[in-house]
Amino acid sequence: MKRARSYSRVTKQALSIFGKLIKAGRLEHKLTATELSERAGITRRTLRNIENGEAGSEIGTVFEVAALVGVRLFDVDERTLATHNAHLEEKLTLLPKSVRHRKQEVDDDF
Amino acid sequence: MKRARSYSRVTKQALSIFGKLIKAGRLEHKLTATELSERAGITRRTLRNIENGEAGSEIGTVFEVAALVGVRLFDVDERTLATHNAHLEEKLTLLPKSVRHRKQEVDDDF
DNA sequence: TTTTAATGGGCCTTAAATTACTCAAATCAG
DNA sequence: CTGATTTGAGTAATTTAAGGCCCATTAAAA
Repeated sequence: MKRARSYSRVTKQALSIFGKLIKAGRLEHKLTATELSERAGITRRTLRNIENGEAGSEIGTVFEVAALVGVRLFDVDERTLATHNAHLEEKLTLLPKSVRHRKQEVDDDF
Repeated sequence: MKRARSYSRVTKQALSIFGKLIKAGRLEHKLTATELSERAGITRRTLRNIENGEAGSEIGTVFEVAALVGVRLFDVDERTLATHNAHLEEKLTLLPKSVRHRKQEVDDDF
């Protein structure tokens, strides 16, 4: 039950970038860490973890903070998000609902 | 210490999209939920939370799962991540290290 | 330069997420 | 269609992140 996660380099890089984007956004908006954390409803401590690119924070919290300082997710504006979502929804309905493996060996392309 | 967070619409949309991208990626790679969760070192339950766009999972875990099924963060490939990171690092050194508010009222553009 | 707000980090408590089962419903392969 | 696999869901126990406090250091403003 030990968790002791390890993260790939891509993940670490992405987290680091995300944190820096948020910090830069905060500074550009001239917000102190305390101010931003209060607006986000978290503590200064948690905000610092996020800005430092630590892996443990809740994704909802991180996205919320990002939105507060103008860091866009998926490089699209708010309106476009809904469109993307709908499109993905449709795509999912076209894909099989579950994955089944054949009895016979199938060449796994991994 | 009650948390009971609330999330903005943008955040919810982004989470929903992210979850769907991951699920679509998993299906396209023909991985079962169990298989992907094992590769990510999490339980099937946690994976479902992520695919359902719930806000509570750790961002590191979500990014890791995303990477496993080929969902790109920031729409860039792995090599470019390092470049982005370095560029941001430089940008941060140019910004003030801390934000100070003047005694006199300053017109807050918020 | 001086002042003092802002940041960084440690530590303990508490609430929430993850885990680890189990079972039912859905759905795909044969 | 049928059967076996996959997924969806609920619960309790465990692990962990967030909260909240403190103090030291840094750095922007006067």
